[in-house]
Amino acid sequence: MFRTRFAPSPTGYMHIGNLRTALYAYLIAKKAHGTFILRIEDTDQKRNVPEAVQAIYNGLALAGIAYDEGPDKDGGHGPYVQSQRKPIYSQYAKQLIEQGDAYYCFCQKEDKPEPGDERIEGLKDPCRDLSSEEVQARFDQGLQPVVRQRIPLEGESSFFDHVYGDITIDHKQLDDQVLLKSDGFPTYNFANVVDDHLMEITHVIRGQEYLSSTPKYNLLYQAFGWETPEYIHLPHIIKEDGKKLSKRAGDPTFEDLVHMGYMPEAIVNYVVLLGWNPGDDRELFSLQELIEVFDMDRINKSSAAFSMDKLRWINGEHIRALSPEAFHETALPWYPGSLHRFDLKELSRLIQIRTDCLGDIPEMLGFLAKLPEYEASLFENPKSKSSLESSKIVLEAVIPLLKKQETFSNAALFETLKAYATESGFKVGTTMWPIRTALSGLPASAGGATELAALLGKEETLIRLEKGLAKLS
RNA sequence: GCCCCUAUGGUCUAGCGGUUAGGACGCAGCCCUUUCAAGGCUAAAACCCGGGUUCGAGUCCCGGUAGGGGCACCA
Repeated sequence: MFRTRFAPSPTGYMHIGNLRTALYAYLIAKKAHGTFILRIEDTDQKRNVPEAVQAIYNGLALAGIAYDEGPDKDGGHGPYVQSQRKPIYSQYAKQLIEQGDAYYCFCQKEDKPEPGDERIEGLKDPCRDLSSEEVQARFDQGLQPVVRQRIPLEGESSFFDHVYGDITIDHKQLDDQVLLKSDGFPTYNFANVVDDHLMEITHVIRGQEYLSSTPKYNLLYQAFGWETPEYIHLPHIIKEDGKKLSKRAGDPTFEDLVHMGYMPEAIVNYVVLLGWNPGDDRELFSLQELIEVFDMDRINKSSAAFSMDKLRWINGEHIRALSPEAFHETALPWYPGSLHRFDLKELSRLIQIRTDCLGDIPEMLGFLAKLPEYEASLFENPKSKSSLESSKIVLEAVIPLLKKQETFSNAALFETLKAYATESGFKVGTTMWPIRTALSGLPASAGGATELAALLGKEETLIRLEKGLAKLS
């Protein structure tokens, strides 16, 4: 039985890297019909953001990732919030001390050498070999110790990682890390081992930054006589310029992207592809499909750059795949109020195929509510063989025609205008271009001449056509 | 400083000793077309460098280089 967990610290938002980690952990569990668990790692009392747990719930819900066990969903392995598990950690720390696998350390932070400090070579923690009397004496002085893991001085540790393969690290590289802080809270380094074991996690999925400390965790598992889990360390997601993604630098979080108009399903689809591929050419997946096709042994080792361009394309593909009804519902919240007089359903029909990002909708449709200022030169377009002259002739001829037009439907309008084109000798494109241009005031619009005319209605169509003609006179 | 990891077009990637190095995004062009899209077609664009091993190396080994990560009472 697979049991995986997503164990974020509550920082207040879900960044892209976190989303992918959650996703992979979820997919690995679900692929195996296993259990996916949410655990909150809030052991750093200095860093806790009060409302942040809610942000995690929201983020996961938005992504469609449902957990089987979590703080608000007991599965018999709780509590699922580390700050509520404090007694558990001290109990296990005590066991380690009794076994000699950990020790009390009374040093102050300043006593420790910095990385790069030459003294660090072969330097042992002075508290490592304190006798029980010496320890007691320090306790009697009222000193608050930390508990440190006693790493063997000799030897090396190896483990297998599903992404990176076999990793070996010399014990000399491992420091006697703090297990319990002086405030009694565990460090991540300790809590993750105890909790993963107690919660019966079978597969640990986390960022690559933990790769080199994994041997320390394995030593802990061994000291307790516990079975080590399988490891899946994930490469980082970076930016196209090679820098790392950071909220501070203005890089969007998952929630930001949703607010920008990217659909959660599309973001999920894109993010899962950052460091994984199905082994064939498929790129478009629903969450459900991902569960079926995901394979942890196909995760890449190298970091991947987040591309807005590709996200945009995938988002467009997801939008186009929607039924017209579903798209309409999705698009509705993005319509500006100024469009209320229009047939919104028809608008949705027109823009669906052209929409890559929902956030583009207001801009795409703005011209309907208010004709933009434009230059007469817009009527010149070599592709449709339109010139200032031809446009003027067409508009002059077409205005009276449309005045007489009774049914302002797309089909009827097209029939009328096409008939004019045939009769006048102008190409259909040459006829339509000036009309479309005058109706939109834009070089490109969501909809052709007759579609726009039908949408705008007879009155507004004629007003705009006259305005266009005025620019040409 | 020490240790770990990574390296295929601009980007995401396939490859797992013998391929004209495949696909996708983006970019350019063409077709289609009532503008723009969408769709279709075409093009340009890559194995970090140097040594080995081998009949043969993007693929295996070693060494560089470059990038990332770790060495916290942060996770």
